[in-house]
Amino acid sequence: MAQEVTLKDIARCLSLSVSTVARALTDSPEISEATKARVRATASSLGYVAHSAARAMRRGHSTLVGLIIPDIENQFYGTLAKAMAQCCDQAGHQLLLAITEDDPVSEERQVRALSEARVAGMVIVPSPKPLRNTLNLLVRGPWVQLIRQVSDVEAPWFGIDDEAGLYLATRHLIDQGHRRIAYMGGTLDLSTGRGRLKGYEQAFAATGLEVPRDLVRLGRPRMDFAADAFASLWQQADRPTAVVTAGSRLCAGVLEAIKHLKLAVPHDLSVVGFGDAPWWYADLSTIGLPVREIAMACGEFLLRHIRDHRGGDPNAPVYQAIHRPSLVLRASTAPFRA
Amino acid sequence: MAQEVTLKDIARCLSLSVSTVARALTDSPEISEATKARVRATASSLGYVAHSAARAMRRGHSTLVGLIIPDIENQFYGTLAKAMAQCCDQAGHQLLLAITEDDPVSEERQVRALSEARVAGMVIVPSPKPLRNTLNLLVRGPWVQLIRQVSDVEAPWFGIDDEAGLYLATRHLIDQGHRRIAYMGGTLDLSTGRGRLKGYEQAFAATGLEVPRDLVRLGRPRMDFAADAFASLWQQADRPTAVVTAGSRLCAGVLEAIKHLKLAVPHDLSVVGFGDAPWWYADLSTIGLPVREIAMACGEFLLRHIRDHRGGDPNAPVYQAIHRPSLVLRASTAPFRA
DNA sequence: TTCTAGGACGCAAACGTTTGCGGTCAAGCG
DNA sequence: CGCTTGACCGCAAACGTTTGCGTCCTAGAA
Repeated sequence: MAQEVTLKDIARCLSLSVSTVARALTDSPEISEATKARVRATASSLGYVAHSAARAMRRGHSTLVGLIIPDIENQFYGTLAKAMAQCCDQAGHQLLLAITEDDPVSEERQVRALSEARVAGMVIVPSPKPLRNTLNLLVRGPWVQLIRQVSDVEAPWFGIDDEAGLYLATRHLIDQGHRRIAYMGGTLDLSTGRGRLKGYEQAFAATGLEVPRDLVRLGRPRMDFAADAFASLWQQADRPTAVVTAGSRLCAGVLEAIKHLKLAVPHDLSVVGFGDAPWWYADLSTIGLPVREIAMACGEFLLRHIRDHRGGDPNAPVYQAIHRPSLVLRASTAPFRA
Repeated sequence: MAQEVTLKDIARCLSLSVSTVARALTDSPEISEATKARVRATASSLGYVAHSAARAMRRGHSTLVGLIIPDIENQFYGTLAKAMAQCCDQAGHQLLLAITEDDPVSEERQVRALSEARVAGMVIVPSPKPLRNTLNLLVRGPWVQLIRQVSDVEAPWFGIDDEAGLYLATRHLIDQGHRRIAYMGGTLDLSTGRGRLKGYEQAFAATGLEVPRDLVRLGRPRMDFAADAFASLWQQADRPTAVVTAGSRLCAGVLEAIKHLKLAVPHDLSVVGFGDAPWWYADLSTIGLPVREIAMACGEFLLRHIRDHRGGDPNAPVYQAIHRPSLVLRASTAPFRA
């Protein structure tokens, strides 16, 4: 903790001016190579470490980038964060991580903190109902919505074609002869919840079938909800012969219930999981999500946006990138047997 | 992006001085309540957002905290990060996340970046061989080592009793009658690797048995290594009857190989896993780690340290907190049958 | 009335950089 | 020799806050 070394110290040490030292360290062309070398040498020998806050203040923009997500224990968001971190590192930015737990109040607090840090841009997976002020803070700088989309707001969005994903899964089961297909999904306050349910419904519509409304369960995307919901579903007289899940936690919950009920998959029940969590062990067929790709695309977009038009051109068309999920077939689905 | 609102703007708007406005917003006692109210009102109506970089520069310390970990996709580190994020949020700090991928060069770059940001403190899960300069940068401020420990360096450490963990697991298998117990572990360049192997060895020593050296496999902690290593182990004439794993990725690799070889657990082989990844589905007995507790303790320690003695009292005893793992028995171990 | 106390606020410096502008000096040209 | 030119470098302002100190004014005490 030996008092901070600043440009002034280097300057004094070499009988140079602060500005010369500054220019030397930023490799400005109007400084001779000889001087640059001397400056660099004493800088490192004195243990100089640049003060990015001071630089940011003077330059008017920082090199920080904010990432706001509901959770980081979740493998899904872990992958997102990793991709973002790599993007940032590669471009000389730093990642400021904020966890909201899907709480709008916490979300507002986090976004405010990032705003105060004058991040160069933000990537956010918005909570169900962001506060008005949260949006006001977001629009102060470049920002991108990831995965989820808040309605009535114009901002770039990088997401997944949720509808297509669940259409694929449901349609596959229908084609295998299943009719009693349960749906375990999130509530409709999230754009993802709405899209996924629609995909499930579309699969029935496209084949001229009725949606089995009594098999649809919507709730908070947590394991315990899904486990309970599935268990109660299994109590019904007219049981499902298959189940599609619309979230990784929900999928985990369903598997938990299945294990508890000692059901054999796919003998007693066909299951389609969601996402690429380590389901490989369970040989689960899932809706595969290009998580890493989407996050990379998102990160690169934001960083390019930050670099290029720092001015920002309003009323340019709002960018939307929608990535397609895929159906990864393993061993948890089988044709319907009466 | 309507030009930044600063204290000056608020001051001009109210015909006050900048310092009064500043004091009003920081709730200084020498400002009348009436003025404070007026200031707060116009501040929010103008959309004022404090500039934490400027504040940090003036105050001499920022509110940022750095977290440096090898990976964030890994559930283990995800849990760590979440706990740290919660600690920070609660204490009014922001989390700057850096991923090293266990590459010392990247690590140095990240630590440098955090130093330049003048973080108030850092928590780091060090790579196997940190560069000299990395350590020089770390000691500039309060820092804590998490999980892993770099040798020959005096700094607080929050970790797990790795030796006890593997002792527990191995001893359990020995007590069940197993003798041919394989060990799948990480290389010895990590303190964790060394400790865990020692625990395995101690279990044999404590029972007067020889360590089955031909069943010990050390390598990079990756799934593919463990899968290959276990497969080759199974080729041996004198096969193991049980296996303990010393890392979650290694455990996953072993499970992968087991699945591929179509072995029945615990009928053909007893297995003890590592950590609390979603092994619940495989009913795996594991060495349970108090990950969240340890991270919370670490975060709270660092933040308290930052708050309290910002001066820093050298030659105080170096704090070490060592948390005990536990043996979580599920259904993957069985007594030895000849 | 005068003096003091203290409440409420303004002035200006400082934090560490960056950068526009100006200055010095030597070389090259006419 | 005088001039221009370009290479190299210094001065000082500015970024937005915080804070020690000084100032003003009003109320209460002597």
